[in-house]
Amino acid sequence: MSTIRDVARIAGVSISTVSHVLNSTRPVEPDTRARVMAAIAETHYRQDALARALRRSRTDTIGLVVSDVSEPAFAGMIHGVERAATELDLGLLLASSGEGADREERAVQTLLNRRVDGLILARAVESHDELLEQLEKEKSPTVLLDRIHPGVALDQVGVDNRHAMRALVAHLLGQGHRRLALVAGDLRVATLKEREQGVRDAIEGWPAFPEVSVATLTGTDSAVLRTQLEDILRHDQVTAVIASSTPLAIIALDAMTAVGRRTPDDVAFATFDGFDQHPMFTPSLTTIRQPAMEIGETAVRLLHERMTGTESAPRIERLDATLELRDSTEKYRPPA
Amino acid sequence: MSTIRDVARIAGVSISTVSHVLNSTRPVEPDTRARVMAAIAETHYRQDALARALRRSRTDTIGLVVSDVSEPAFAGMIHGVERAATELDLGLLLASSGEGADREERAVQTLLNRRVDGLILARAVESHDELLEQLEKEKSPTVLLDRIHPGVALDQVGVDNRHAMRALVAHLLGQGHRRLALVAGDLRVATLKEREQGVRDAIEGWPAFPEVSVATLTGTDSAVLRTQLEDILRHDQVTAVIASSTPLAIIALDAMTAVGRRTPDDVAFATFDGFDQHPMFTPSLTTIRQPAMEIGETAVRLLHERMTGTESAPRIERLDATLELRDSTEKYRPPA
DNA sequence: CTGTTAGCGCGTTCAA
DNA sequence: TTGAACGCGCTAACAG
Repeated sequence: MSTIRDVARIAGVSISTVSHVLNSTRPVEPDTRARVMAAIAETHYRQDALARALRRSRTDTIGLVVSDVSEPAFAGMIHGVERAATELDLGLLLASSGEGADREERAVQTLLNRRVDGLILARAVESHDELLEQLEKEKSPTVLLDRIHPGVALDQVGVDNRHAMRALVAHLLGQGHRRLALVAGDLRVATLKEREQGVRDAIEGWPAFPEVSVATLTGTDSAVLRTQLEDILRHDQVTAVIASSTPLAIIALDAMTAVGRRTPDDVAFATFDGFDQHPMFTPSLTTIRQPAMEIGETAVRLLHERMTGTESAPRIERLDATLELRDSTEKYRPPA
Repeated sequence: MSTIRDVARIAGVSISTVSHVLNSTRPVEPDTRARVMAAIAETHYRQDALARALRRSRTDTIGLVVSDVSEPAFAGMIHGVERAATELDLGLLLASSGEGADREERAVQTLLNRRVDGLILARAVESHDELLEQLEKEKSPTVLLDRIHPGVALDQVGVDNRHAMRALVAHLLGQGHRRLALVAGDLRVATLKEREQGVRDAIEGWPAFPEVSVATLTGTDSAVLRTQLEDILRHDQVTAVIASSTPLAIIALDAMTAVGRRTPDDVAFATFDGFDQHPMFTPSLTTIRQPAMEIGETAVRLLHERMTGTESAPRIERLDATLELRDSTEKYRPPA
């Protein structure tokens, strides 16, 4: 690779002049500018982003750490982040934590070593608080993604899980459902906790509260969750099943299949953050859809403002998740 | 941030000594080593990957360019790449082309400017050949992902599309299907072309060739594809529909719904590279599944060998895609 | 309008 | 076993 010196030599100018035409950082005579451009073309010169970053102490690169790259929700957010970053001429370093606190920490350290200008982080379950404290202390621009932690003094982006889930359950109650099952998953995950809270909100806000019941299935082990749901479906008079995430929806549908309860013929079913490809399902599934790409884009916007702008109080941005009613809840009414 | 000089000063040694304990690149007295370690801890020193990379002219970072980050197949491959890269202590710079030749080129140039040690590239449709030629000429280690182009002198990884599709169609023919519809999509995409070829292989390899027919729907516009399939379903006696990819499967199922032909009751259906979440579908869908993560991991392995190893001829690695038979083809037999 | 020069933070000769 | 000094390629003063 040719360097800036080669270009300077061939163009018969100093390296600083070359630098300045490259960055349009000071006026330069059209004539010499042309000679420089010619030399650049001739040598196939390309700026070395490394040296440039070292000198400017800015890498024009941001880091993104998620727990699972291929989970559809995260894939969408990654897409949004990539899009927005490219738009701003920022590179994107991607890492994943696999929900492990130590891997998460290593990932973050690696990105910081590479001197990213900012960091977007979807925290892992049981992520160490020390990590966030370090980030705050170092004043390294950081945005927390998806999983929101109110106490933290960092910018955060997510959806209004609680509100959306509340709307879904209110709708089901309005349809006459009184006994629900909620596959809630690991409540240490902030989003799942909020969704469970939304279910409780709806029930407590319902006038006929005493007669309503919800069996909430929590935990990490999918086999256990599935077995629990099967038992409930067999022995309780559950008329509607709700899953708090895509993976949990799969568990729930497996359990329903296992005990021979089909939706919507035997039971209503809804899921938070299901699959984009709803036309593929028979029946179509009622879903709370989150704007995954937009979440990612918003994260970059907040991060960029934090990177360039002046100091300001941390902000929490909640995007709307939308309730999409389809056959799996609309084609079944609970017995009166 | 503290630098290596701070550490050296505090430990009372020279910076070269600090460097050597950091990289274990030459023996150092246990005593001084301890002092250095202490100083490192005290200052919270972290190596600056930028300066290090500039000096060593190695970034320990690879670049990945895909056409669409959130498409499930690519999401899986990205996951695999991330995993394998982390395993090798390599950073991962992610970019996407959105199937555009110019965006792809910009993405690659950006990554090269950042001096990635290697590049993994899933080419966009109509990707310029000049780009590959440049990569070959610069001897920048490169692996082509997913979309394989036989003429190119670069390492490549993908699945055996043709063979898998051939197996699927052979199976359908064996079941008595004689009139098929193939939603083949954009045949400029190498993978889609190979899948279409696989269908032809099966038909030509079938003894009763003359009586078999397949309506192949090609093109980019999903509305057009859908309309075409609807027409065929209405007027031809098609007994089986095959989609060449996940997005195409959605189009196909939409069309089937629109004309009121359901699978498996009225018609058989199969798709290449469908959805991981097959338990969710009623009926379950026959699918050719590709090992997306493994493809990504293999790409990193090839790339790493190319980065470290000696010169060698470019290799093309084909992983097996597996045919998973389910209700959508097994619960329907064509009329004799 | 242009050139000279001093680092950015590190790894690595070479000499002691 | 250790240290001094150079340079990776570039930007940003400062000088002219």
